[in-house]
Amino acid sequence: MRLLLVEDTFDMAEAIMIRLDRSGIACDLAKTLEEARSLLDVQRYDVIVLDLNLPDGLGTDLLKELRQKSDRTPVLVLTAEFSVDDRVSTLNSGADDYLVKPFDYRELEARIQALYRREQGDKAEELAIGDLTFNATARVVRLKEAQVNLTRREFSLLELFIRNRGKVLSKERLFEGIFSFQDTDVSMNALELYVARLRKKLSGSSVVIETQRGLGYKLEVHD
Amino acid sequence: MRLLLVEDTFDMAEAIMIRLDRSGIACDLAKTLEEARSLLDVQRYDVIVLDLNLPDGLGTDLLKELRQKSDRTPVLVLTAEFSVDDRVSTLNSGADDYLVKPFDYRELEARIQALYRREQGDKAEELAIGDLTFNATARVVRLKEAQVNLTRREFSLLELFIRNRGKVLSKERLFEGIFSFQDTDVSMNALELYVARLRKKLSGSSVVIETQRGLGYKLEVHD
DNA sequence: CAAACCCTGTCACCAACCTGTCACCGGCTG
DNA sequence: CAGCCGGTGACAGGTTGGTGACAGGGTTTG
Repeated sequence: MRLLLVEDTFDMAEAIMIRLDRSGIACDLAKTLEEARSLLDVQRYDVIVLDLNLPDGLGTDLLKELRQKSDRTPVLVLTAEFSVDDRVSTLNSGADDYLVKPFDYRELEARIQALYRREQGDKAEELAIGDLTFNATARVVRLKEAQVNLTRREFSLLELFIRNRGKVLSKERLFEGIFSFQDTDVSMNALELYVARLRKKLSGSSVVIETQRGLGYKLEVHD
Repeated sequence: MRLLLVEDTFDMAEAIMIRLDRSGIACDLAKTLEEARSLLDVQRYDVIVLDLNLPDGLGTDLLKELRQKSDRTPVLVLTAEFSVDDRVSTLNSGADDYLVKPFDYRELEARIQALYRREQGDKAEELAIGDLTFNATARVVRLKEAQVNLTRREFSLLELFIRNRGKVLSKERLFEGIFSFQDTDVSMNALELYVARLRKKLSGSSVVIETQRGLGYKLEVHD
């Protein structure tokens, strides 16, 4: 795990870093918002631990910038004191969790791990194929950022192709994949039609459904 | 929240269910261990409230079975009398909390809520989603400062959506979340109606419930 | 205790959109 | 070049979801 710690108090930062290092968490330190920004420009982090009070501004400002850029990196906010209002505004800025100083380092680590796990769990569901992003849980397909709206059948079909990318899939196999066995009266032409519709919706993508005459179809990634 | 109550005394069970229902907790009732087992086979619960003395055995037996299967659902044990030995053996069986009859229903509810909160790992009890603030404990929802008045069912529904934001939730899943299984005669249209009502109350928010035809609904945050 | 109010869930009807057939076309293959 | 396989536009149901109106039941208030 790669972590960015934004904290200006040296003792605090050192104590945290030693502890995290011991747990095998690679930890970069930024003492100001400025430093944090330059690090974030060149490096992706799995988790950010952000102190609220920094010499050159508020942690929440950085947080808002990130979310503005739709960077969803999990952020844990550290703060000295915390009124109910602070709490609300911090969470509103897009923080995922917060911890009030002084805190127990074990708790900090536990929460960092929790955020990391959540993040990884979400990501596992995202498949990237060429310039396509496929998320089975959210049932979302994106083509270069833009969302592609697929119907149920189209989605099932694409899912089949993606899970077997590179393999030739027979029409029968595909048919069984998207129609239930009750649909005995549906013609094979329906499948061809769905392939056509999918192709149209995915046109402009590096992902292409190739026809294998007499055999079936195959999903290929071109460049 | 979805709760399983295992209790054979009818009066007691009814009193508890009415109370919990009023707080928006979808509550299933099992009068025997047998019934409880079949319900647990088909349904996940957030909390289980378990009477110790049941016609077909001891509540602790069920509890041990669960823990054996490494099911960590929080369990609150209800019992008529309680020696120190009982207490120890109950907790050893894997109970998370217990309550001695007669008890105050408010206390029961508070403890159930506490177990639920702990389970959800929700130390930050205020959830911020887009321009919405959601407080499960206080049962308050705010849209850009202004309070949104939601009914019991509307609140349960929103809670489900928020705890699974981004994921597609099937109508069945949502239905089970807001109705108890005794409500077999309620039509699926009721759920659609609640979605419509929620949408109306949340109109103008960045949080939107999207329809996934044939699949269910999904909560999305737009900008 | 009645009146007013609100929450619930049903019904009916409408709108949107998904679906699969048909028909016809075009290109491969032998 | 004939035959076949696959591609695709148009269209007609059919399914699914949305929503206004309403009735029943419960709760609050005067």
